[in-house]
Amino acid sequence: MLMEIGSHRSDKPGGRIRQKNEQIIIAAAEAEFAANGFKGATMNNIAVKAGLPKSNIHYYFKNKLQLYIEVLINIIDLWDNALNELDADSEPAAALREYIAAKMRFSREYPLASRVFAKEILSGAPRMKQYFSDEYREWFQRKTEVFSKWAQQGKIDDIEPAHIVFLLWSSTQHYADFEVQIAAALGKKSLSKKDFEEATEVLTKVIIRGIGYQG
Amino acid sequence: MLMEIGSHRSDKPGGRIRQKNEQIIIAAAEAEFAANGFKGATMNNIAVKAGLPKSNIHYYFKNKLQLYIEVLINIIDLWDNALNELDADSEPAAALREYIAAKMRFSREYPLASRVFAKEILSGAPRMKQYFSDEYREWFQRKTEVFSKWAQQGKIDDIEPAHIVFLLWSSTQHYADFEVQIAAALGKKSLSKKDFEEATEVLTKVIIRGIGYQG
DNA sequence: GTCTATATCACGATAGAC
DNA sequence: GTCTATCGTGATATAGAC
Repeated sequence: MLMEIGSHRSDKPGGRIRQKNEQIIIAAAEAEFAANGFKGATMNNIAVKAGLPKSNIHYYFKNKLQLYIEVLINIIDLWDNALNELDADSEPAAALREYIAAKMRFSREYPLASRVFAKEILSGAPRMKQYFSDEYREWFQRKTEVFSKWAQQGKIDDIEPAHIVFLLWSSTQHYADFEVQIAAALGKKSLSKKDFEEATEVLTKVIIRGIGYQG
Repeated sequence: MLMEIGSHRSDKPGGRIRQKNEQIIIAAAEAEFAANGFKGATMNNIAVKAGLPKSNIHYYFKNKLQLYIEVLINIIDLWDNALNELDADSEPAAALREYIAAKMRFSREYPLASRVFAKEILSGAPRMKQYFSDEYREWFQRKTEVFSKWAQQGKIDDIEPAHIVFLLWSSTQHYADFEVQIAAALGKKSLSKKDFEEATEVLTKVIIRGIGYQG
C-alpha cells in the first residue's frame, strides 16, 4: 500500500558509501521539507544541510519528489505499525496507554518527519492521492473495529470510533507539529523529555476516562 | 499584541474599490498560502486566483510578507476572542461545550486560514517571532487559570491546565487542518456539516468527562 | 563516484505607459 | 487606478570533465 507510492525508488543494492550518503541526504531533506514544504524547499538548501555538492543529491535521488516521498514513507510506516498493534483482546486502558505512549515517543523522536507529513495533508495531499484510496478507508475501518468491540463488551461508551482515533492522532501529533507554540506558551525554548512525559500522562488519563472506561 | 506584527499594513481609508479588491486578494492569498506555504506560494498564483493582473497585487499590498501577515492576523484574532470568553465563573461543562463548539465552527468556516497558521507554526514560526513573546506566555497563563480555579473548587480533576488547553486546540483544529485525511478515512470527498456536528459532540463529551467533571 | 559549469525557466518586484 | 513589459535573481535539472 505504501510501497506503491514509492515504487520508483532505486532498489539498487548500493555500496556502503551510497547507503550512508542516502541517509545523510534524507535527514537533510526532512529538515528542509519540514521548514519550507515541498514547493518551498530547494535542492540547494538540502545539499548545504547534507554537506554535499548540489549535484550529488541528483545523483542519489532522481528528483525532488522522489526524495520527498522517501521521507513520507518513513513516518507513515512508523505510525501504521503502532496502530496495527492495537488489539481488541487487550484491556482498553493498557492498550491505549501503550498506543498513546508510542505516538508521543514518535512525536519526540521524529518531529521533523511528522511535520513534513502534516504539511502534505494541510496542502490537500496532492502528492499522496494514491495513498488515500479505498484501500486506506478499509484499513482505517478495520482499525476502528477495536473500539466497536470494546463498546459491545461494555468496556467503553458507545462513541463513534473514528472520532476517537482522530482524537488520538491529533492530540499526540500536536506535540511534534505545534512544538514552537507549545514551548512559547510554557515559556521555554523547546520541550523537554519531562514535558512529553507530563503530556503523555495527561492525554492517557483524559482520553481513557473520557471514553467511559471504568478502572 | 497582534497589531504590532501587522503594524506596517496600510491603514489608508480606501475607497470602495480598494476595500473590495483587498478582500478578494486576501481570500485568494489564503487559498494559495494554505496550499503551498509562504515560500512555496507565488504572487502569480494569487493573482490568477483573484482574477487580477499580478501587478495589482503589488499595488494593494507592499509585498508577499504583508499579505501573509494579514491572513494570519484574521484567524488569530478569531481564536483569541473565543478563548477570552472562557470564564471561571461559568460551569465547566457549559463553558467548555461552548468553546469547543466555537473552535469547531471556525474549523468548518475558516479552514484555509487555520491551515496557513498551522503551516507557519510547523515551519518554526519564523515570521511570528514577535507574537510568541513573553507577553504571549503571560496571556496563556492567565487563560489556564480558569482550569486551575475549577480544580480548586473541586469541579474538575487536578490536571496540568496547559495540557488541557493544548488538547482543546489540537483536537478541534485537526478537523480543519487534516480534513483530507479524515475525509479519506471516512470514505468521503469532504466533511459535511453533520460530520462536524458529530465530531463536536464526541469531543465535548470525551473532554468534559475526561477532565473529571461529574454531571 | 564526484564535482563544475550551465541550460532553461519561474520567481518577486518595479518602472512607466495608459 | 490599471496593465504591460522587463529586470535581476535563484530555482531544478543535466551534461560532461575528472
